[in-house]
Amino acid sequence: MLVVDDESSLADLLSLALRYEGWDIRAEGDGAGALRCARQWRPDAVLLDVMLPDMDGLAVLARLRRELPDVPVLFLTAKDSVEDRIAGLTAGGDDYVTKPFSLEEVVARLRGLLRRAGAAAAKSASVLTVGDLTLDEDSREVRRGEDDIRLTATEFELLRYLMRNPRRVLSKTQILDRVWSYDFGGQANVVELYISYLRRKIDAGREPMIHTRRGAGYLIKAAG
Amino acid sequence: MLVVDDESSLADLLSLALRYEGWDIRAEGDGAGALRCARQWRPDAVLLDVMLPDMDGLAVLARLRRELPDVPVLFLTAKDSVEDRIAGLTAGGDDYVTKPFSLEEVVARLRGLLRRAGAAAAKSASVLTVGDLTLDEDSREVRRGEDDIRLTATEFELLRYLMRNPRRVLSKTQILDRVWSYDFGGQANVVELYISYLRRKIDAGREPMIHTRRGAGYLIKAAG
DNA sequence: GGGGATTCTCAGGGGATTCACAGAAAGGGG
DNA sequence: CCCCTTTCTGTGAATCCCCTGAGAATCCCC
Repeated sequence: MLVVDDESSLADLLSLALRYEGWDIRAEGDGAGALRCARQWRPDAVLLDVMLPDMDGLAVLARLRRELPDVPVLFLTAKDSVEDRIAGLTAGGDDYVTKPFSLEEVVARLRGLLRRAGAAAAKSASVLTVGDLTLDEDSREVRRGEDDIRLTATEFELLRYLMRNPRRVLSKTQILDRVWSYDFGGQANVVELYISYLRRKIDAGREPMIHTRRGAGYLIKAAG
Repeated sequence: MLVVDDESSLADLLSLALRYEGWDIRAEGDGAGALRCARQWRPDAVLLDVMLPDMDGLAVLARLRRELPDVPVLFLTAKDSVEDRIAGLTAGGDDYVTKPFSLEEVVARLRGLLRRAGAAAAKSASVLTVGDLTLDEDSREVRRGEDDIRLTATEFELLRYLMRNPRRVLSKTQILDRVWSYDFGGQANVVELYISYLRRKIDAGREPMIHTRRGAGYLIKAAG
C-alpha cells in the first residue's frame, strides 16, 4: 500500500494505522516519488492526496494509470475542495475520503476497494461475527441472535472496530483515534458514552459481550 | 471490450467502471490503434469516440466492420455534434451515448447491445426484481405488484442502481457518481430529492422498500 | 414556438444524533 | 472499611442530516 501525502504527520499516522492492519506500507511525499515507487514496488493500492507540492493529484493519477492500470486508488481530499472533479474520476471504482477522516473510514474504504479490485477471487465476507452478534458491512445490519439492532453511524463504527478485534482490549485513546476524526478535539469520555449506548442496545437484558478492563480499555467477546 | 477515446482521463474512467462490471477491457487512443487491437484481440464490443485525432470515427467504423462484421459498437459523441449522422449509423443495431454521460447509462447500453448481439458474455436477464418490485431494463417498465409505475429518466436510473445493489447501503456520493453525469457539479441534495420522488411513486401507501440509513446512505430491500 | 414535463436550486422545518457536563455508581488500594 | 479514581449514565443544548414544498431554468415533443 502506497501512501502519498506531503504532510508527513498525516502520512505517518496513516502508515502506522495501516501497518497495524497487517499491510505493507510505503510513504512518499510528492508526485514524482510516488510514481517512482509505484513503478518499482507495484503496490496493491494507493492512497493519494490530491494536493501535492510538485504536481496535481490528477496528473499523478493519469501517469499512475499508465503504469498500473488496475491498482485501486483512494483519494484524500479537503472537504470543500474540488469535489466535483474528484467525483468524476473516482466513479470508475476508485474512491475517496475527505479530510478530516477517521482511520476506520479509511480502512473500510480500502477494504472495499481491494475487495472490488480482486472481484472474482475474494468473495467478500463483509459480515463480522462474534458469538451470536453479527454485523454486515454492506447492509449495515446488526443483529444479536434473532433481534435486529438499529445503530447510529457512530455506534456502528465503534462496534465495527470492536468486532474487528474480538477478545482484545482496546484503549480509549485507540478507539478515539480510530473511530473519531483525527482532529477531534472533544472530551475523551465520548467513548465511555458510546460504549454505554452500545451496551444498552446490544447487551440489554442479555449476557454481556462488551467488557470493561479498568485502567486499560474495552473488549468484545462471545457471551458465556 | 475495446475503449477508443483520445481523452485519456475519460478512457481511464470508462476502463475502470467496466472492469468493475467484470469485463475485460483494453483502451486505445486513436483509430489506427483501435483497428490493430480489434484485429488481434477480437473484442466482444467496442466503445468508439466519434472524434479521434487521426481519422473520422465513421471511417474507423467502416474498416472495423470489414474485420468484425458482427461486433456491436457503442458510439461516444458530443452533445450537439452530428447526431443525425450517428442516428443513421446506429440503425444496424449499434447504439450511442452523448457526452457527458453517466456510467450507469453506458453500462446499461452496453448490456443491451451484448444481449441483442447474443454474445455469450451477457447472460443477464433484463429484468431486475426486488420483492414485488420489478424493473425491465429493455422496455423500461417498472411495476410494484399489479401497479404500473411511470418514472422519469433520472428516477429510472436511480432505481436501477439501487435495485442492482439490493440490501446494500449506497452513499449519496456513490449514487451521485454512478447515476449523474461525470461532470455534474451541483448540490448533493439532488439525491435526497430524487429519493423523495421515488418514494412517492414506489412506496406511496405501501410498505416502504427504500430505506434511509442516516449518516450512511440509502438501500432498497423487499418489504416486510 | 408553445406548453408540459423534467431537472435542479434554495430554503425552512423537524427530528435524530452528537457531545459536554455533572452527579451517581463501581472498583481498588491502603 | 474508607477514600480516591475511574467509569457509567441522565439531561439538555447545539448541531447535523434529511425531507419536502416552491419555483426557476431547461428540455423535449408536437
